[in-house]
Amino acid sequence: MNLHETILSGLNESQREAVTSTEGHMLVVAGPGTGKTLTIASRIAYLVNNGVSPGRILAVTFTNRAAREMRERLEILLGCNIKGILIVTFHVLGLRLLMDTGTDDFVICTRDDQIEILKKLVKDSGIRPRQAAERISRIKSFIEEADENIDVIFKSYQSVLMKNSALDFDDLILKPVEMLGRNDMASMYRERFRHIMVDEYQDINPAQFKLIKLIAGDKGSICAVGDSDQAVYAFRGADLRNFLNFEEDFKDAKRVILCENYRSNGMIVSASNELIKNNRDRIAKNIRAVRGKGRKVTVISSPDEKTEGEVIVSEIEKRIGGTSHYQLMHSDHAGLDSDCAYSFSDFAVIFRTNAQAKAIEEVFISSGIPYQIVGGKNSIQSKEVENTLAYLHDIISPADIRHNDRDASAEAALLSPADFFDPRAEAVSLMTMHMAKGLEFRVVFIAGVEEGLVPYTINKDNTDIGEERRLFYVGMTRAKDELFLIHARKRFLYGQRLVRSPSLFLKEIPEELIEKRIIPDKVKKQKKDEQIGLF
DNA sequence: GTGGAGCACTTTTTT
DNA sequence: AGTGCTCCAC
Repeated sequence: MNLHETILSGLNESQREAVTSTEGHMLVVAGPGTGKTLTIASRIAYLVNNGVSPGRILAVTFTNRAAREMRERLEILLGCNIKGILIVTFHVLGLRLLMDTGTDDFVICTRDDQIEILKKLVKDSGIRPRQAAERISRIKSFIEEADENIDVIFKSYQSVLMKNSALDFDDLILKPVEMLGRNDMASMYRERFRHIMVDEYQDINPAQFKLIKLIAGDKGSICAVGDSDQAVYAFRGADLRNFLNFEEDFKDAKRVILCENYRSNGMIVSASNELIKNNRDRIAKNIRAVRGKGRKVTVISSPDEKTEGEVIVSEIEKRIGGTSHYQLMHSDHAGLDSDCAYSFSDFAVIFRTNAQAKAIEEVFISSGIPYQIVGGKNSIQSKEVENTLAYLHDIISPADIRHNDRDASAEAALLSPADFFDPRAEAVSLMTMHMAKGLEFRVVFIAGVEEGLVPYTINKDNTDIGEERRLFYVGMTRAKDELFLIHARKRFLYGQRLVRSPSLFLKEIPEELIEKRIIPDKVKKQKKDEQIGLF
């Protein structure tokens, strides 16, 4: 089998079409679990195999993790022969563009640095540093224009950056856009990249859209890959319309829809399909499960958030063959997938807000089950990650870094807590729905599937229900074998004990795909004794 | 510069 | 509830 055949042999028909249509623009609509990374990697390998110079290929992702995964996949296909192909995040791309053109005398201002600067500048404006940072980010990403309130802060913020020759994250996109807007510069890059692949295209903001357009010029062909049903970053300026309007923005674009889901069992695929059907603003597609039907989705009604955690722990212990006291209470092992032994890394607990992690974390600690929290600010573990990040970020700032090290060190500033997540670590993963995007687990528990949390409406005047539904959809579609949707009837949140009703999203999942389980309220100690006394 | 009272806030956050 | 801020007294 030659390389050409090797590249195409493992692909289904639509994946193959996405890989081999290399002329002109293309929109690849890739549903969850449909082999998106494999398809992009294969497309790059196919291009190289057909004589395209590696230096003419650019693949842009949002996370370092996605870029790394793509590089790993490509290495499998092309061997170590992938040098010269640029597979980077948007921000690293911006950084490289700036350095390539001689702008290399700057430091990167991280989110924390930004807040520190702004703390001093917002003093009597009534705007909080975080809000100011957000607004400045929106202005730099062309999402909104500065009004009088923010303009003063914006200007002084810019002069602080200037004084320190610092660029913030948004500048890494904005500066290249400005630079490429100047004709002399643009032509060089329009000539350079002829094949541009953009991952998670539904999540790009207006500035990133402009950057891509400028780099492509009129000679480069763009392959946009993404899923309108997984757009969950509107609050950060991501504009789903870029995805929906792709074929208008880039004329004669081809469209390929990947809808064969290799990840999840049939029940999970059907349940998530039925949920997301209720959204408008999407490219409708019929995701089909390649795998068998599997078990129904389990919906559990739990008395409170503590029991919610205990249910999760006991389900994990059933599958792991645990040794704690929970084991004694549950003798029901029937119907579990015993063919293949589970490890802790097969499980994930997903929730809407970081505030929910605490209750679950406490149950995990007392049960002794190893866990890792991905992202989040307040856990013990993420403190360590933060320290490591701070350390990495710190090495960048002494000015005596040798020139060759500069690239690598400036890129270290672009690492995020999510890049430290190790999916193979022997631990159950706890994270928000946002952090779960792009990951998969054999068994997924979604905690707090309640009105108020899913969709999130607490302390918020206008909720984008469509976006919240997509977020829940992202959560559901992380599951390969089993999915548990858990809601608590009472929950302690923000210092209040609240009565909660199940999420309305649960009603959008047909009954026949669901197995319901209700855990009754705990019987009061005294009452229990009375009952025992009867025998 | 620090410690405590008082107050406001509490969604998500790829870089 | 818990954090993180400001402000003021020392």
